[in-house]
Amino acid sequence: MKRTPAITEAEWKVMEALWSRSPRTAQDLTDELGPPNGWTQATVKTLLNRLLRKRALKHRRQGKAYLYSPAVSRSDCQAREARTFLNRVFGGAVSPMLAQLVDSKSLSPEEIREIEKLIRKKT
Amino acid sequence: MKRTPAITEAEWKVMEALWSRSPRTAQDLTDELGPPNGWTQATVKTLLNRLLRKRALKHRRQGKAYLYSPAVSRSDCQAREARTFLNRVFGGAVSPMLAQLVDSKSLSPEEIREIEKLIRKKT
DNA sequence: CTTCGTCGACTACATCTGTAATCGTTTACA
DNA sequence: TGTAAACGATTACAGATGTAGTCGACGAAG
Repeated sequence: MKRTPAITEAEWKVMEALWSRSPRTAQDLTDELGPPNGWTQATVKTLLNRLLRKRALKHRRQGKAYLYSPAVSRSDCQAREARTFLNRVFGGAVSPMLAQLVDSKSLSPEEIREIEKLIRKKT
Repeated sequence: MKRTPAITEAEWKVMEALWSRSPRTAQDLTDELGPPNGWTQATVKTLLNRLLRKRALKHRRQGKAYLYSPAVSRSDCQAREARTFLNRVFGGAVSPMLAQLVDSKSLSPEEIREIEKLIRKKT
């Protein structure tokens, strides 16, 4: 469970792409992320550099380009974001959030079953 | 389930104070929120005005000051934030988040029992 | 009436975030 | 061997966010 930096929404998309497959070049990432997000390669490169600066990524040179890979794990980042979010919005606890989701019917029956399974396994 | 505006971290603290007790004056809120957050009254007033502009609050005049109250419910805002967060970080589903929290041992036994109870009630 | 404190309105400003252009260098091809 | 394409580095810039100062009006106190 490593210390992870805060990752913004746009940056998160870049991280997801790299968690799914890495190492990759900026070009490669632009091909994948540009169209769905409406980003130019300039935008992708800015995001890559910001993520490098906050040490969420590392890179190594390959010829004239760089190959980027994550320097922090997805689950560490998820854990960090989850804690931050729960603190902000639900006073730090999970069950109020679940209660909220249950009440607002934002949970599909399959999700409820999933959760049930998870919890059963845990107890 | 109303449409709610996005509420930032600092703003969220103001909303919490007003969800807990309202209507209240800016002075009153400054007394409560200033010390723990290191905010001056100017800061609190800026946040109040931003929340008014995005229609998360309403106010009515009382003498020379205003009385502020929430214009959106806490649970609606929580639901909105939860959806946004889950989409960003967990691909929109709750169970991966729970799984993550379970794995990273961020859940106390009491929390697990809470969740169990919730789910049992739902099924 | 004058003065002083209080309140909201308006303004300020640094940092972060999203999005991108430009510039200088390298490289591969003509 | 010159030149266009491809890279990274640097710079730009608007809007959001956190934090706060200032100003003018107004009401209370003398």
